[in-house]
Amino acid sequence: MNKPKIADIIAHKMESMILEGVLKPGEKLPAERKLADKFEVSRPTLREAIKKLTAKGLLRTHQGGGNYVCESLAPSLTDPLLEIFRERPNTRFDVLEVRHALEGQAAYYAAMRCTEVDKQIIQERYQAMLETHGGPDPRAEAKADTEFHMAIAEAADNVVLLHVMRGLFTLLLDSISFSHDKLYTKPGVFKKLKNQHHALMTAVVDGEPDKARQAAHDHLVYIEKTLQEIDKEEARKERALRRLTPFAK
Amino acid sequence: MNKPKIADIIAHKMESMILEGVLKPGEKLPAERKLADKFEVSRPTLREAIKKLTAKGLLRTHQGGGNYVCESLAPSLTDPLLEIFRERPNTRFDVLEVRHALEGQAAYYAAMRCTEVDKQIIQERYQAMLETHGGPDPRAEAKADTEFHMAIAEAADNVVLLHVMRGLFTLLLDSISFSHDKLYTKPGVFKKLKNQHHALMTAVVDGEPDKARQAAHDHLVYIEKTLQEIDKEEARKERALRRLTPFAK
DNA sequence: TATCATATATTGGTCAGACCATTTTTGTTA
DNA sequence: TAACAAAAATGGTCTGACCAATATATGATA
Repeated sequence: MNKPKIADIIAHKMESMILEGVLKPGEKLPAERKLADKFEVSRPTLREAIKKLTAKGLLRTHQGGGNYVCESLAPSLTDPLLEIFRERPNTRFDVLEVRHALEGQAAYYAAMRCTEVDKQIIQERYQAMLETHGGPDPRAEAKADTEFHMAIAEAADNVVLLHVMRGLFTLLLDSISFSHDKLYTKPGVFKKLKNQHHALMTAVVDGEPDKARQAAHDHLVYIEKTLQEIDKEEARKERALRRLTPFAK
Repeated sequence: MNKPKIADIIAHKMESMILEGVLKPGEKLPAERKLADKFEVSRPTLREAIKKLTAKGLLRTHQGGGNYVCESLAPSLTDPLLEIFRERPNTRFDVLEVRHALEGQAAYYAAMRCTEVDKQIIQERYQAMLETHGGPDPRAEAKADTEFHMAIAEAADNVVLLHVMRGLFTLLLDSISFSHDKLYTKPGVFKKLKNQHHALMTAVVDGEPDKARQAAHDHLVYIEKTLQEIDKEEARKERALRRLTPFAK
């Protein structure tokens, strides 16, 4: 009577994987046959679990192409922000301000709660960030940066924080602007960012919550100032261009 | 690519039968084997359709007993992620933790940025909270509480923060639980909350950012502790009830 | 060597049939 | 008539096969 159905158990496991950030928005799942093997159930049972999750809006299926975690898990939160972002680019600074609150807290709790595996993941993501630097695609660098910060959020062990932060980073990535690009290419900036990321990582790995929170704040202050400088430089360049070609349209 | 899946077509047909009253709340469906024959599909496909409708809250299943239309048809699903949070009561404390970050910040910036109109709105909402207290519906009280905090978030003048906080409060209101109800009815709690809300409002209105942030934190720490106490009391009551009627099922 | 077309492999979708677990119904006995 | 046991019905799961759509690999051509 109260015996849980296997399909529901599997669905719950997969849901937990999404909730805890093991499966990320947009991520492709292994093939059904493989997943069924992995969970040690039959494929029709696995399919029933998947059907449940697609009905709940967590997964989408693609015949011949695979099953995916949906990109947007909290559209009521993120869709309006996307719209606001398009209309008002300065909302970027509002996001940064909120990041101060969220990432300060994430770093603090990560320093208190992270496991050895979390530490390893954080270090790997830091390394990936270094290796991505200078590549042809600033988006890849932004993505590596995001994944580093998300590793810290994962270590904080708070699923609500994790998903709110994931939503904000997705927002930033989707709308990455010209001046934001410059964060990664402006001389001297990378070295500074690298040091700040390293300080943040060290504080988390060494289990120093207050230091970690401060490191996160310092990092964001620097980003905010740098973006403002970049904006000013761009504005100056545009003004200079207008002096050069006053009648161009 | 756009070819509709048979299971989805069947689910849609059955859903229509429910919506149009052909199938009534509480009604038992024909057996799966009969339904599959009737719709001229295989039983696993029919089962996938049923799984979809159970995930959407329209059907419930009873091994050996049959499938039934649900008595109270659930409202249509909102965000998938928010739905998971609702199903997992322990995420309440994750939400509270994130509120520490966000509301501390909101209070801080509200104290720095609020206009005379903002101040007036905050005071009106505080007053509304007092007037709602003790009414028949704890949800109305929760709503007034929410609107007070949202007034502070509005005064912080950061649209991203406002939106994220609105999302979290919406989640709390939608999933208001029994023990959360007790926040407003447990002896002594309201007076404490009232004082804390007043301290928060005063710090904001007087333009004291650090004080405002601290007031927000104190308030949330108190809520968290009180909810934990309420949970423990409820657990004790349940245990006592089980001692009283040990063989009841 | 790069591009395009075709073949093959992979992956989700559906089916048939069998068996298991739980509940309901039916039949038998006291 | 009530209680119990057996049979039937019904949902749950599995195996294996085949179909439809997509992705990838291979071969041909410019």
